[in-house]
Amino acid sequence: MRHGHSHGHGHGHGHVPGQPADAPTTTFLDDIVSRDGELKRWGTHADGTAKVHTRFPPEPNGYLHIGHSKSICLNYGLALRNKGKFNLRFDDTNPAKEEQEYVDAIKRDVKWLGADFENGPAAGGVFWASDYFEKMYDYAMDLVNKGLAYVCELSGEEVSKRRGTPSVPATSPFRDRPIAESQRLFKEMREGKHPTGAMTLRAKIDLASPNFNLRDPVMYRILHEEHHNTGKAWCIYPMYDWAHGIEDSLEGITHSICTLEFENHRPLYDWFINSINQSRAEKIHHSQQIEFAKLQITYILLSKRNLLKMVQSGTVRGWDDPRMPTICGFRRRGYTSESIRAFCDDVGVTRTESLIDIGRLENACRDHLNKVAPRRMAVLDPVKVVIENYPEGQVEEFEAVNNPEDESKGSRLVPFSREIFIDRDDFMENPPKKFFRLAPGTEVRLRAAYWIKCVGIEKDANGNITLIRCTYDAATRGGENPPPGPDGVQRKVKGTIHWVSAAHAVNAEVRLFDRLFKVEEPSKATGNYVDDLNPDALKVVANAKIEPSILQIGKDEPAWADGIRRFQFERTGYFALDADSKPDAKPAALVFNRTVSLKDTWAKIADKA
RNA sequence: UGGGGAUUAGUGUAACGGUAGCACAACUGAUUCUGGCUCAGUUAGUAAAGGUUCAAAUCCUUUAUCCCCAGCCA
Repeated sequence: MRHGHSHGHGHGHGHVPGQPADAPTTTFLDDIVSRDGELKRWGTHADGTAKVHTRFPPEPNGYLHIGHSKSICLNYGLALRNKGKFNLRFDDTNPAKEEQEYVDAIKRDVKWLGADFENGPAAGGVFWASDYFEKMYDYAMDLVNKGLAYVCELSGEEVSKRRGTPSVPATSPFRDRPIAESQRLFKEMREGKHPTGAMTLRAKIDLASPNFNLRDPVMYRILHEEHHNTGKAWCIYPMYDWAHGIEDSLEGITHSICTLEFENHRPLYDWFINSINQSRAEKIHHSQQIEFAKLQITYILLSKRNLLKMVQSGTVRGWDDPRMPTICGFRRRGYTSESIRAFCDDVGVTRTESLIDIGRLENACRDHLNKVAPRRMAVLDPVKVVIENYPEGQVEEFEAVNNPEDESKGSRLVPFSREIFIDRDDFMENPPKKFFRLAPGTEVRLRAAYWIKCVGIEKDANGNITLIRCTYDAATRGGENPPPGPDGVQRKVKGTIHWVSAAHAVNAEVRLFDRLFKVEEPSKATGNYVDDLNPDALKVVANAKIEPSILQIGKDEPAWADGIRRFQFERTGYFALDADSKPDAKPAALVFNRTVSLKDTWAKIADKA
């Protein structure tokens, strides 16, 4: 259905009418794939469908972020939809920046996202650019032999000076040196006979090109550094432009998908492969580079350099700080991979640069968690309520629904007693008109328990409410409506609030996250993200009160694939149990991260007033 | 200044010469033992100007605005 011939040209993005909600989404990339299929450009499977082989090629020099997830999802999705393959490839051509730690984290994150490169229908495997160094060297020497590359002894600084301007060509005094000399020097470069930076191998293209990428770009530089994969085997390393097309070629990649800033590199990508193929009997595979607009999201900074800085400067607690836009940050915060995938699907893939509202990511998360997260009651900012007409020492257990979205999840028992906690937000001494919660003289429903009415409050010397006195109506047991009065009038209650029995409450630390930046486009105004940091991005609640069922793993809890327990704390938001928790300690030490709050229309009303 | 791209409601995204649609946001209302979810509805768009055509978001011309490019980073 991906080509959607049943609805016009049908290459539209979005769900195909008449298909299940999780039906594949198509993009302009699918158009290209289907056109290639018609032209049999890359060959076909037995059933006539076009061959598709994609890859995700991160450099292991940092952690993956939400922007990468767009690339991962689109590459994996394209392969999956077209019965193709998807490779994970480490583009490890710069030993100065790359580390094993990043390799491990990237593998973990790509897998978590669901782009399984090792198992499953689209698994293509794990590859390394560094495994191709020998082949790349051979091809480079081939270009030297053909007079298409030369060794240049200009220093980096000199190259920069001689780069020229749009109207002034670049220059290099080494451009026309004899082929034999370049052959010898390139060999010497490899053999380590020259120090770092002494010379480079350059492609001989066009020093006057208005596209600076074609002004004899560097193919190899000397770097006397140990590589995390090849160790000391090499002291020359290929540049991205030279390496990437060869990597794609060797892996049989059909569609080499990258971001828009590489558009100016495409002529170079093609020039390199064509030059290798020049007068070659057996041509090497030439994959097609296609660019798309990278993901940008409001209030989020997505640049590896800056993320690294935030980690190193201690602005956040690490790469997986729940406030970080890294994949591991979102995971720790409680986001599900399903919701990130849904988000990527939602924003689509185009060549138009856009800025996505962070709310759409939050919505995707709420959407998924609403369906699957077990409900619990938790009071984040507790204030004590005494129910004066409820017998001292008595405990009742009420059945509370585990997930109104999923009846099969059943219900659990929640203990109730004379003293309970409610959230401070759910009481107002002088409420405005539309306040439906507890206030002096008004009545609310305690979820799954009783209706209570406020009959008095106590305050400390500073005027803070320390205690709320209430009475309950025994006829509302289980939260049910009481029978109609003698006049036949059904008494009603506008609000239902959550609560936790004081004697049974489990203490927990709750971490409330806000956006890391105060402005939609961090660092845009001053060029320095530090100016835009939100100092209140983390609020820690030390003594939240949670219903006791939280200590056991409930029958209603899903078998979370990543092992992270997630809940909806009713009327508050979605929360995930953090790895800092010590559930087996006595008493248990629980730490919850607020993944995302529930939508709060009351807050909106209150803000307006 | 040279080259390469982009431009459809507030934000994204469809429509590939033939009815400008969808999602999210916003706003109404209904429903509700979560001010959640759900449901119903409303608002709102082809950057501008010319041209070709029976017909233009789509083709042509000009203009405007935005993004990318002068690393031995990727």
